[in-house]
Amino acid sequence: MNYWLMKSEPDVFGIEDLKNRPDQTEPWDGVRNYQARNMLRDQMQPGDLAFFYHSNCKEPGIVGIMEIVRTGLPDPTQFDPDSDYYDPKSDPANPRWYLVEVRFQRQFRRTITLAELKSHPELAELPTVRKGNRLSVHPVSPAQWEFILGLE
DNA sequence: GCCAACGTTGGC
DNA sequence: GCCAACGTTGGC
Repeated sequence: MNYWLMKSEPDVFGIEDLKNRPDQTEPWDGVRNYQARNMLRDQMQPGDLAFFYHSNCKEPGIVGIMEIVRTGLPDPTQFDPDSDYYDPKSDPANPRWYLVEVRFQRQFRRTITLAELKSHPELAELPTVRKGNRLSVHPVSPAQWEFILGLE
C-alpha cells in the first residue's frame, strides 16, 4: 500500500468533477512524462491512496483524497487524433502511455495550500515543494502523508 | 553522445 | 503574462 500525490488543473478536471462523476471514478489520462508514466505503470497498486492536488490555478494545493482502483491500463487518448493527448508515435501493439483509474474518497474541508506545505520543515523533501520539480505524479512517504492529514 | 533549440509545467 | 526549470527533439 503506497501513498501518492497527483496534480490536475481544476479548470480542466478538478476534485469537484471527480466527486460529481456518476460512480465518482475517472481514468486519470493525459500523463505524458516518462518518470510519471513509470510510476503509474509499474508502482501503483489498487488500494493505494493519493492526494488530489490542484495546480496552475489561483490557490494551488491539496484538496482531497482519492483511491487508486485500477492500474496498468493503456491510455486510450494517445491513439485518438482528436485528443489533446494524441501521440502519433505510440504503437497500439506497444502502448507508450498508461493510466490508472481513480475513485473519489473525500474532499478536505479546506485547501492545504502550496504556501502552507512549503512552510513546514517536515515536508521539505516532498517533491511538490522542491524547487523545479514538475512531476505530476509522485510518491508521498507515510510520514509525509500523516503529517499532511494533520494539517487539515 | 553532445548540445542547441524548442516546448511544457506551473508558480507567481 | 512572465519566466525559471526541466524535458524532448533532432542535427551533427
